[in-house]
Amino acid sequence: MTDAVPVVTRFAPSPTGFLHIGGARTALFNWLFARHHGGQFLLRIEDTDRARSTQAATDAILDGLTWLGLDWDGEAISQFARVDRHRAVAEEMLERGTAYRCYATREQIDAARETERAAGRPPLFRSPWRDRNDQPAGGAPHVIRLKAPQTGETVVEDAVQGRVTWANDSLDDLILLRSDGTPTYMLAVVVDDHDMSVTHVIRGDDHLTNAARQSLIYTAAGWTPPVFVHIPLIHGADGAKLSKRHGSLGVEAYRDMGFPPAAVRNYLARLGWSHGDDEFFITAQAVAWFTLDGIGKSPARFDLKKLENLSGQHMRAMDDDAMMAGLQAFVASQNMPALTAPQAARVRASGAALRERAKTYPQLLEMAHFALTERPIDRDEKSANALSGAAPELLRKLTSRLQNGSWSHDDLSTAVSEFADSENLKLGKVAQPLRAALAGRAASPSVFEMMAVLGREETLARIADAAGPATDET
RNA sequence: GCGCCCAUCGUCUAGUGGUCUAGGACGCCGCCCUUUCACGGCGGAAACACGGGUUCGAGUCCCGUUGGGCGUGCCA
Repeated sequence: MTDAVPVVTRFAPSPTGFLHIGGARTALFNWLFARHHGGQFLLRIEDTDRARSTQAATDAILDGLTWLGLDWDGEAISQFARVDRHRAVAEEMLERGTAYRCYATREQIDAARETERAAGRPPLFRSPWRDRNDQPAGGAPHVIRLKAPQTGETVVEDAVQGRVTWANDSLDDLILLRSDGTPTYMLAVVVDDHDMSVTHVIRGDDHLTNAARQSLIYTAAGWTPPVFVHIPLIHGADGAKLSKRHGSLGVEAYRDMGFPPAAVRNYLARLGWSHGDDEFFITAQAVAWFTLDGIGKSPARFDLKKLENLSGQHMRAMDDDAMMAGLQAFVASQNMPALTAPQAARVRASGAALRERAKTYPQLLEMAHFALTERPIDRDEKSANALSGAAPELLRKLTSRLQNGSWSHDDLSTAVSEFADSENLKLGKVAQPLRAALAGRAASPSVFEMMAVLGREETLARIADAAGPATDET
């Protein structure tokens, strides 16, 4: 893709908490759009609220993006570090006559707003200082306000929402610079996006109204606004606002649940964006397909079940290398001991059988229990029950059949089936105790798969552990 | 209150005036496969919020109603 103007997008979280799922999707859309166009995806930390911003939150956000595989171009920019520039722009606007000093006190502002509200009107504050040239004696504290037009209308041509219009008399003169000299969010965002040459602002539609105000600031500064792309918010499963109670956890929560990042990317991309009926896709396809007109206008709800299904599909689509890498990364992220070489070898050897039975890494680990455990293996209740009654005797008989002969999956299958026939038993009657002996779990890969991976010696040893030594009977 | 946005199966969505007796996916139900668990296969129930227009014709365009969301800070 080549464009006359290179595409520049950005993700601009405020570091007041972890990277929640909505923020992750916003970042993903920005990343997808930039990568699709071969442009830049920038990262800016909106840390101007010093009281609420923390380094821990910044780290959590960066970690979340990294885990999701969303790489940004260049260094993350600190908005707070740019206050001098923000202040300078406010001063410039003062000189251009598109901003003014306002000496109104908070009490005056609050009172005026309350009066408007009580009268059933929008609680707008009309500063008496807008058109005055004098000022109180003695350098009284003041803010710098935008001198916004009071007639006409402000139009935002949003790439998703279409043309959105506001009557200017419904917008008041927002504050650009606080009385302590620090910039407000509105000013900082506009200055930074302009200075960073951002071409497309893709963000949640809770910012749609801000886009109107920011357009006014662009104009006041003598700049051209970027393309605004306001994407619908994600709601919880009950339709209400996404909160911690509804599963709006940080992305690390999904990592901890054992979802592969590729699955989370896939799911998140599909939430509010579509490419026909495509449901399952890899990231390269999403990059190739991602366009703004694929973004929907209505809010979506988060559905963990669908994520799980998609995750299972991604799990099955992995090859052995991807599975091992993903599993080791998951284990490390959970501070679990890394797989030993023998464990890893067994897991890898049973890779496909494991993957098709697991939707997440914890499930994969559960299925791989037979490969991870050492003798004497522990058994869950169902397994213990499966070894009661005639089962030990049956296994002892089976043992003699396994002492010699081929140890391939298919030959093992034939051998055990023949044994079952000779005992006038259905295969399940033999497989059940055998599974208990080998895995200690009621759910596992096929017994032949496990035998092949474990090898003759280990298999026989586990059977002996469960059933006692072999008999001479045949 | 005021402003703005949204509205197709339970959920994610396809659908850009006729090919829609509305398609796919998840979930759900039934059957099949089957050594467990999964996977897989087959089948099923399930939606255009409501009311007016416009048009030969509306899920698709317009208006209203209802419902939901967001905003309305010297927070971001």
